[in-house]
Amino acid sequence: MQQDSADHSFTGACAHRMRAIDDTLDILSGKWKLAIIARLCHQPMRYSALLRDVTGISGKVLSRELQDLETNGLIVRHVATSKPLTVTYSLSETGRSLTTLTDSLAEWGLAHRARMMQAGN
Amino acid sequence: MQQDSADHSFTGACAHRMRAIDDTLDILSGKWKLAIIARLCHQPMRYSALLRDVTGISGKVLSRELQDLETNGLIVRHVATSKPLTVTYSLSETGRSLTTLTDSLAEWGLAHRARMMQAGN
DNA sequence: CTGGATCCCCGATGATACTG
DNA sequence: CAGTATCATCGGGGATCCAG
Repeated sequence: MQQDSADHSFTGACAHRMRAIDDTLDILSGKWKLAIIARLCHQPMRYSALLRDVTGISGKVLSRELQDLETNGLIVRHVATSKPLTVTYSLSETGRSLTTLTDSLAEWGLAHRARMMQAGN
Repeated sequence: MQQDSADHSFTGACAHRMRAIDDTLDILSGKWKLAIIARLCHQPMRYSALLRDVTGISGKVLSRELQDLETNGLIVRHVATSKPLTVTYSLSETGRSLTTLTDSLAEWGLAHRARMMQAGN
């Protein structure tokens, strides 16, 4: 990794870090993935429960997002073939490892709101 | 906070937490915001540098994202009225407080890649 | 160099209806 | 209940050109 041309570009470990961040953002792309995961942090939830609690999401999009998350191994889909058909989603081990992230998210959201308050808005 | 109707919905502190997360996700919406912030964590950068380093972003979108971030007070725009006009972006205090988040992102990306490796893919 | 304005297109999203 | 299929719509995002 020579310094090649210009002022500041990311090289070596730093570029690696950026790639890692991009990877993560790619997997968690869209506005819903983390919102869904945050809900599942606390307890497994059914499709309809998610539809209720993830504010603003539509059924189709929820389906897609859940499929994406399952494909990436972040959540597990449990199907109970009872009469009215019950599907429950829960975090996989991998998904659970995102708790750090959702914690950061929640923490920052709170802090940010506090900042906005005292800023006079 | 009574338990109101059904099985599991989020109430009280938990709902608050969810709202905080949603707020954060809203401010950081889009695939680029966090990628940009991650770059600026290390040093202030110029428009052209960001255009080079944020892989895949186009000029127009970069402009928009930077404006959004500035509006939300996450970054600061420095204009040097030299002859060829130089604009530098850096994190504000608020923006710097997102470092925790980008750290989590990077960390998780690395860990996730490691998991994928050992999973056999 | 920065970045706004314009044109254009594809893919994401919502509503509705239908299946298992 | 848990989705899927279809259709119409909308806006994000790329390319290019131009202005400060």
